[in-house]
Amino acid sequence: MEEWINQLQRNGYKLTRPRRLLLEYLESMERPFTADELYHELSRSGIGRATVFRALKLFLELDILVRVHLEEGCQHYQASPGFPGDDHHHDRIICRSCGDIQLLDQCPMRDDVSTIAHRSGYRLQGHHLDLYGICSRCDQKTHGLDAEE
Amino acid sequence: MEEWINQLQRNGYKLTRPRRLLLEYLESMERPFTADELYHELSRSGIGRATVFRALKLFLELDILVRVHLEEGCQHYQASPGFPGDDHHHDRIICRSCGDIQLLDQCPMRDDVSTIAHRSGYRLQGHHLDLYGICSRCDQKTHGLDAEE
DNA sequence: TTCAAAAATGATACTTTGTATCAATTGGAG
DNA sequence: CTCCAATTGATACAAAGTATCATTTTTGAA
Repeated sequence: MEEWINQLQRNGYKLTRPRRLLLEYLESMERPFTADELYHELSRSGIGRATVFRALKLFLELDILVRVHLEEGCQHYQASPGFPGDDHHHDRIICRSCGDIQLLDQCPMRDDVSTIAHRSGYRLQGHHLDLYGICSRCDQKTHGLDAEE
Repeated sequence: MEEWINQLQRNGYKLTRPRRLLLEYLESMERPFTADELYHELSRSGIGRATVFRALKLFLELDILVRVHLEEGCQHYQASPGFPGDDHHHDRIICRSCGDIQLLDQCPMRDDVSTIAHRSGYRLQGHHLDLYGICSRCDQKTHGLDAEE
């Protein structure tokens, strides 16, 4: 939160009431959310739709937010896993059932990436790894339907 | 192409003129494209906008297409790298300058994935890895601006 | 072949997601 | 405190995608 506010001001953006409220919401939201959710939540405080979208865009640029990419589309956003300027490097594990997102603290790509870069002739800037599956909680729930009771 | 048509019919979908034209276009397009591009290209053959979107959705489900996820959004589609039913496993390396996409033939995640799954308690179903960088062609062009001429 | 049923299509209207415009407001440097 | 650029909210718009429905096509059986 403090970090985010610094990140804003360091880049010459003002800390306004709407932005503060948005950041507070971000901090409290662990799960991915849509722009619309965000708007409906904050419109009660008088924040306009345009402002929400403007802030989303800004926060993405400042690495305060990241998009959550699902096969259905990417209308979901989430507070950025790493701290700002984190080299655009997001490794996550996502539950297809409940939407839970775990961040991978240790990047599984460490050695491989440079090898790949070399072979492909690319100058790599970052990567984005999403693992998809079912979290243990959901897994148990599903099995419960058959086995239990 | 043959494979795609089988994939359609195997799942009980009809091979219609619009779908054939769409598949032909897909086959010829190596780069990612937007729905709008596709529509404008094919509207001359009398294919309607709704049909294009319907087909995109269907082709995604059938793994004939995949979305290309960029930080700006994911309005781009591309013919699926693997053959259908490929376990939802897409590893790519994408040029942020020209949009070129190389497919990684060998998955760099082989061992790591199972380790991660175990630690996280997830039952993994698939993953999606995008590496971002600048391809050698674009890299040379950029350097050319300074050095050359 | 022909034919009928189901699936698919194209036109249209609509929803959702996001952007541009612009007058009114506000944060924060001095 | 004051002022000015940055920001805001309202509104209108654009782009991306979906729902509806009457009409057309595909396909499989007679």
